[in-house]
Amino acid sequence: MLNKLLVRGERSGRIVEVEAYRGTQDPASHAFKGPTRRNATMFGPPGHLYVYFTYGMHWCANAVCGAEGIAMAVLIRALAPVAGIDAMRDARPHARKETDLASGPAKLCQALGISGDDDGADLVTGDRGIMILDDGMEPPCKPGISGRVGIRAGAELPWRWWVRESVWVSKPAAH
DNA sequence: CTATAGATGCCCT
DNA sequence: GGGCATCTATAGC
Repeated sequence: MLNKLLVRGERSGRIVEVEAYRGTQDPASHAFKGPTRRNATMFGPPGHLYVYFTYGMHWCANAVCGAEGIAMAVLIRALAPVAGIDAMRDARPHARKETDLASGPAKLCQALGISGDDDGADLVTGDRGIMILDDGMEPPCKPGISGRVGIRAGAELPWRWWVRESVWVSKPAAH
């Protein structure tokens, strides 16, 4: 998914940072203990958007990528803004710098206007105006690799990847 | 630049 | 009732 485009209406950004969450096999996944109301989308078919609410105020977005019944998902953690940047600024009035627009999983949801209403959207057909597009840019040969951010169980697993040379990631200095 | 605190509400046990 | 797959402002240097 690195270097693919996340598109929401006129707004779009290039995915430069992701994390893997491996369902019932992963203690950090919302699906670790099996299906619940909140994680239902992750147990559905692949290619759909799983949006969850956290910390009392933030939305975060994942692409479901496991077969139906297998709750694998990829958290989208940062975007390099591509189009609709004025709309992103309007959606994030507190962002002072361009690099604050979408350099975090909740920031990018704010920037693109993604919320719980968008949970379950089909990212392949774009039925609800949100899709992931391949414009031909290759993923990086040697992405940055580290443990996942903001978790406790499973923190040592190297399941965060980012575009090394990108200034748009959530933690540019991390190695 | 780093470190820290506080906001805030929903899910699940 | 505990615990968040986070962000922002502020303080200090």
